[in-house]
Amino acid sequence: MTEKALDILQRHQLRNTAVRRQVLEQFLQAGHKALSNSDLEDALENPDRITLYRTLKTFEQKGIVHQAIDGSGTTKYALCQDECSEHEHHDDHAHFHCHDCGKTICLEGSIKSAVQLPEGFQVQQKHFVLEGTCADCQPE
Amino acid sequence: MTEKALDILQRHQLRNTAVRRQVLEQFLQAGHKALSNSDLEDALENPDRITLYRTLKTFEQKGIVHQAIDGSGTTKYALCQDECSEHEHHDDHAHFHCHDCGKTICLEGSIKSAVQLPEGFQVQQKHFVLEGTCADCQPE
DNA sequence: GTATTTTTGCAACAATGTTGCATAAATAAT
DNA sequence: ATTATTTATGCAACATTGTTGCAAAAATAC
Repeated sequence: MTEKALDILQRHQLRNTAVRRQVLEQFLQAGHKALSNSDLEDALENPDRITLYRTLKTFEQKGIVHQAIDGSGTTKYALCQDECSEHEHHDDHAHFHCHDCGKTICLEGSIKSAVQLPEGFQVQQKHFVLEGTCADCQPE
Repeated sequence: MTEKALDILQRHQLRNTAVRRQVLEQFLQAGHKALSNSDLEDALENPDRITLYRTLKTFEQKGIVHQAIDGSGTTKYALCQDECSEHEHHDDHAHFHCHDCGKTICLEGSIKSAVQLPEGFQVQQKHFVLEGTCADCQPE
């Protein structure tokens, strides 16, 4: 499994360090689930939160992860599935945020909107955030 | 102009206090622009940030303002145009966030999406965030 | 195996979010 | 109007997150 992490690091010309491998493992395990800095702090053994913070920034910059905007206030990241290149994230991300357990996951599918943009405004990225309760938090 | 603010307070059964009036004035002036706690701290004279924080929470709860999710990390609020009732915000908000000046504004128009929601997930609110540069920050 | 580059871990600090509590202010009751 | 009651304010205090600088440690290059 670490092969996959190693491969990602190599492909993005990042040094193979313990922290980076561990963080990547977490993301690979998480699948569509987005992870915050503190999620990683909880998951790893002796994490230094500043290192994690910088690791995430590096990964984002390299196009390994993308920010999962969910309105929760804390920054979360999720694995980019279709390889995003450096500084060129595939935009138009949709995320679901469960305001019960706080979980955020990436959704498939594209966004189309009939929103009126004032003149002179230039759009670079679109985020679609769905809020509600996830399957696990459903009251039967 | 304060009449409008007073009217809003009365309609929502909120006590008419100096802070609330001032905050409402700011929102009425701001129009479609969303305001953060620190925006209000800058705009008012002797603001207590905790009071502002609580004022905003109260206003949100009463349906006077709604959170303008923009991925900026800080919570911003904007006036609800069509009266939202308590705990029943009119969902489906679209916001534009300028990552140059940081400004966030409410957009008109509705959102439709072709996003695939996993089974068992229940959506309560939708947010659509457009990121880019606003008219003021456009390079000529 | 050594030199060079990059990453890590720590200190330190800023901004924001949040709660408890005594005082002050606003409304209700007399 | 005055007092009683309810609610809001302002302060202290603290948690969390975001962020930068720097020396030591680790990873790659030579």
